[in-house]
Amino acid sequence: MEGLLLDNDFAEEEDKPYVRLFLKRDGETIAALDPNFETYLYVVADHPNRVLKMVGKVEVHGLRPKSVELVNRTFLGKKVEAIKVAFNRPSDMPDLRHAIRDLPGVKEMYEFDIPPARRYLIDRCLTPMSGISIKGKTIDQDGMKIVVLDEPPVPAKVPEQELKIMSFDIEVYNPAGSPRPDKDPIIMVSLADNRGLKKVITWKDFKTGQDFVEVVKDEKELLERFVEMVKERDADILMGYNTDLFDFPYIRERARRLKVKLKLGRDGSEVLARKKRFATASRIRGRVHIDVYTMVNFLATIGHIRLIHYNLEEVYKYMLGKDKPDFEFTEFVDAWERGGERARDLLEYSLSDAQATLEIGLELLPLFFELTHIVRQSPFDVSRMTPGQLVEWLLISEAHNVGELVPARPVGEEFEERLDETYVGAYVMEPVKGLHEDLVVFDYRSLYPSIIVTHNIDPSTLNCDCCKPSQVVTVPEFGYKFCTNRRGLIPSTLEKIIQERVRLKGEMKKYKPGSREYRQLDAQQWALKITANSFYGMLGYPRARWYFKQCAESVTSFGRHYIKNTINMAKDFGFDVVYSDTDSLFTKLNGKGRDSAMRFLKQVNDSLPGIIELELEGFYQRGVFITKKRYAMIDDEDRIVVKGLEFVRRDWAAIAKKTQEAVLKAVLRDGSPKEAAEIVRKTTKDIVGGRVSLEDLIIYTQLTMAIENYRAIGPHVVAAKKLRAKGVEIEPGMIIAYIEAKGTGSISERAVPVEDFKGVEYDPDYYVENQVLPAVMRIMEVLGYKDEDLRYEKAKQVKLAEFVDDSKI
DNA sequence: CTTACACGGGG
DNA sequence: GGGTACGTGTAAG
Repeated sequence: MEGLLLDNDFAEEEDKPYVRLFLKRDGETIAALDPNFETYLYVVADHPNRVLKMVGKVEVHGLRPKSVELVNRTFLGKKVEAIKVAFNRPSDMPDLRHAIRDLPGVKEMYEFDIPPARRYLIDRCLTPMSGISIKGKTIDQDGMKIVVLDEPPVPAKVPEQELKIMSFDIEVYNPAGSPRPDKDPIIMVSLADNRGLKKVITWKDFKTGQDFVEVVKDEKELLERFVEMVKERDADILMGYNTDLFDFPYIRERARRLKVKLKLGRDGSEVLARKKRFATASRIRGRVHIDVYTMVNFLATIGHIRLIHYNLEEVYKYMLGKDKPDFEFTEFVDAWERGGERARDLLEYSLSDAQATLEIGLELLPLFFELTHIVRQSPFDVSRMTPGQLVEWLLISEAHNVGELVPARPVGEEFEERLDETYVGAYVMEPVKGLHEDLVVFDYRSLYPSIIVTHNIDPSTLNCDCCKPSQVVTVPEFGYKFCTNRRGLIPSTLEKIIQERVRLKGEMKKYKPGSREYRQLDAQQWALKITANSFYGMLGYPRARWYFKQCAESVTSFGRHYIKNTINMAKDFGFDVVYSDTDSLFTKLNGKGRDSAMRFLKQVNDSLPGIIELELEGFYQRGVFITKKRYAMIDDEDRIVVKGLEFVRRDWAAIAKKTQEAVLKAVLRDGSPKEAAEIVRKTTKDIVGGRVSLEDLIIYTQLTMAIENYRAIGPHVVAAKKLRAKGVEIEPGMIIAYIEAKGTGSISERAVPVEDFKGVEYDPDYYVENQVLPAVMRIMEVLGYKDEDLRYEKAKQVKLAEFVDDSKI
């Protein structure tokens, strides 16, 4: 039997452990159970034979190793004789491992920290989201085939399988600002899927006549109906936006209180909370829960999406180019209580959330499925990995295939020591501050990967004893040398990734952009690019298994060498370099025409070794450069890219956010700092003149602990105390909305809760000096303005005319 | 200056 | 599977 491998997990039933594989075939789901899998670790010891005998006799609470054997492996390229210790079940490992560690002669232990389901995929060479072939006894159970395997599964080609992809979203009653899962009910669940489903389930009948609305009796029934719908639509993939952090934890708590069993699993199991660092990822057996936000966030951290905010609305607008209806969360309660037109809007909004999540998810899934193929771990795990983890799991798999032992994750002292090790990073040029027009941006195509491959950078090749000094390239500034005879695990794995990408790029030329084949190949090459670009980061990440400081610093050293050379070449060519960061170069064309950029590119590339190559990133009409890492540019399509200015958050008043946004637009779209300055002056004038609506002055800050526990009494704490004094119940998690009032004393003392603000005067000074000006000054000061030029003060405006001649810009 | 606390996504 | 988020900003003290 063959099918697409969707997911795998590890489970134990009546003390019998097994690995389970979920397969899809022609719309049918198959669960394949494999009781035959290995759980093991490696021991490296001074006298392997003597230690082997001792390990074989270890016993803890009646548990003993299943088997011990001597095997030949390598560690960081060097041959080692290792003791492979196998266990009867994964749960036997922790106690026995500690007992083995304490045996005399034991030097190191490896691969004890690889979870069974992942170990299984690696050892069996299976790739999720690909075909596999299985053999075994079949039992039918509730529409799902269960196969008990009597042979190991093997990779196989299967025709493309259509997956049922569903998204959902919840709306929650939130009278306290932040919803409290112990009190506030879920009022709506919206659903959408790739087969046309559009539904909102709610438990108040607003009689809006919207055909997608289904009314149930109460919240309990709403949750039951949600579970029923997921089963009915038979979702293979269940998506949401920020569901790991919000929706699932909330649903779980409500379900617990209402005594609803969240049996979303294909085997009838409940949603599992898998602890993952600070968050909890929810796992559904047999279905893949994908949090679209984690995918978006991943792309944001690697710089493939750059937005000011990564909320659903903005991400949807950026990725799909469409607007979705907005609904302020502060208005939920009112809409729910009063019904009518607002309830109608809320239902519409709820559906649009599920729909937008579905559309974004459908855009991103192909990429993450390709990452799954590369890394060879489940899409559930891969969609939640950091770039460093992607590389790590790929290397673990590659290491296994070549008999290389996997370094353990660093813990305790080893990790702490790494934190103290620092090394010089990339070269970042101090920008030529101010507004620049007619820009061309160049960047090195995968600079760090190219360096790693070209110079064979790997812990096993560092300062080898087999090469003559004259044969090897020396790392600039350090004098390290890397072997030229044998390939290291890291460069050889990376080289395969890069070569495959080159092949796919060639393949893509055979197809029309936009065609199915083209898009598939594009996702593949993109996933390879992301993976390749993550190798360097991993080398320098203290938590990584393959962390090697000398390798990481060699990469950056070579990087600085290449980019500085390029800057000098650009200057010689006649371009003004306004900024450079790591592998990129921002230059002014100086009226030379865009074709000159191509000539420069060729000149540089002719001078570069190996696979290191400079590329043209794009042309920009205008850009404002503020400091290192802080700039904004606008391209030919009027798209604004902003870097490093993202400090507009909810604990800033709306007036500050709005003014900053308007200033950037004026500067970039219209090229007019004068107009921007006018916007700021008008705003400060409005603030001083009391013409700003209170709405725009509210600052929202969350109470993160009980009010008594605060040692630092910030404004929101004072405002919360004032609320409590008049009988409002105050608890952690509440968002306190306050306004700064005019008067004497610290900012904290003058914080007044919004609901008490009637008849009070706000503090114009605070809003000008601590809100609006800080938000816009970073931009304005590089354009030649001083803060006194931007405050509303008639005398200063006259002075401004002398100080800045904006007419020239 | 150091220390404390909050931001993000979600509602 | 996991003892542990993270990088960065403001205000209080």
